[in-house]
Amino acid sequence: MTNTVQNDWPAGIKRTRQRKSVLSILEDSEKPLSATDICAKMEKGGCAAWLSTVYRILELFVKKGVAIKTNVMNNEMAVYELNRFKHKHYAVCLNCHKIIVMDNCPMDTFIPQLEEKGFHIMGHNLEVFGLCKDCSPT
Amino acid sequence: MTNTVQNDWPAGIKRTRQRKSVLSILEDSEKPLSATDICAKMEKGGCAAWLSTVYRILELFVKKGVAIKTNVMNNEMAVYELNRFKHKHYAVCLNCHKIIVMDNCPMDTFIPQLEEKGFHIMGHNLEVFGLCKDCSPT
DNA sequence: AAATCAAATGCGAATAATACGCATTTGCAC
DNA sequence: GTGCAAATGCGTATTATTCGCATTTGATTT
Repeated sequence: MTNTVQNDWPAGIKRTRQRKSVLSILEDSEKPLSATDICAKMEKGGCAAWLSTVYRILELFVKKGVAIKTNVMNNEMAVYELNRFKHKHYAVCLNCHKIIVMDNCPMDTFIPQLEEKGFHIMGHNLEVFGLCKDCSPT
Repeated sequence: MTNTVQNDWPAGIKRTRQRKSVLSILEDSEKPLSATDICAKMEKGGCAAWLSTVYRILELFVKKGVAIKTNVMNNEMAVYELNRFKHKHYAVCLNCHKIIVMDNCPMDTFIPQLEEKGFHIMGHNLEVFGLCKDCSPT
């Protein structure tokens, strides 16, 4: 497990062993992870923590803007990712639940239209669902 | 409670009292409802059903394409709405909750890119939030 | 470096949405 | 009307997430 150096620790968050571990896991993953995923990775990495602790850390990270919480489609489990301040969107396979990262944002061409109407966009969520290459019947 | 006439009953779905009730409730509501909401409306409308039954009916409706299931803004409860087969997207003002209808869909220009990757898109959700003309500070 | 103390964690138990199992009932084809 | 597969009533199970509280830990002060 790569242990990313955390140069800029988010302000107002006490540095604990568990929090450092969660942050480095989020830093090392380019895909959003569930609380259980993170908990398992922590155990594997030799820094085991209780699941409720992981939930509390993630909740804090979200509140501080360090992480982003999303509910991928009809999935009952929330996933978390590092807030990298450049937003990404995901396409989720309905069959195998594989997540495909989209390279760019369809809103880019769309924002000007709304801004013209005087609407100041502060954020958006986009979820695309369908069948990935491996799950397509054709 | 208005009882909308259901001329075109979805194919392959047995017409039961409970299902007719759920469908008419979805037809009469212009905003998405949770399973609990629907259950309460059924009871009020004199057609009480068990909550688990409502869940089963909604699950079926979603599978048959009659209804759409969504998780609004990381909320823990799923909501259901009738699939009206004309998709619209809305921009919601964070302050006054005014809803601005978007004229067209930003995904239109985006779909080909994912299809190229072998991902077969079956649908998408988009939520835009920000401040409308009247609520902008400038 | 030791003392201090608020804050974080370990741990289990509680909650809440949703799924499941099975006996009974119901809608539909004949 | 009869037969039967499918749907529902009803309770219980499951699963993600939160809560409560005693113990521990990280920062701060002396």
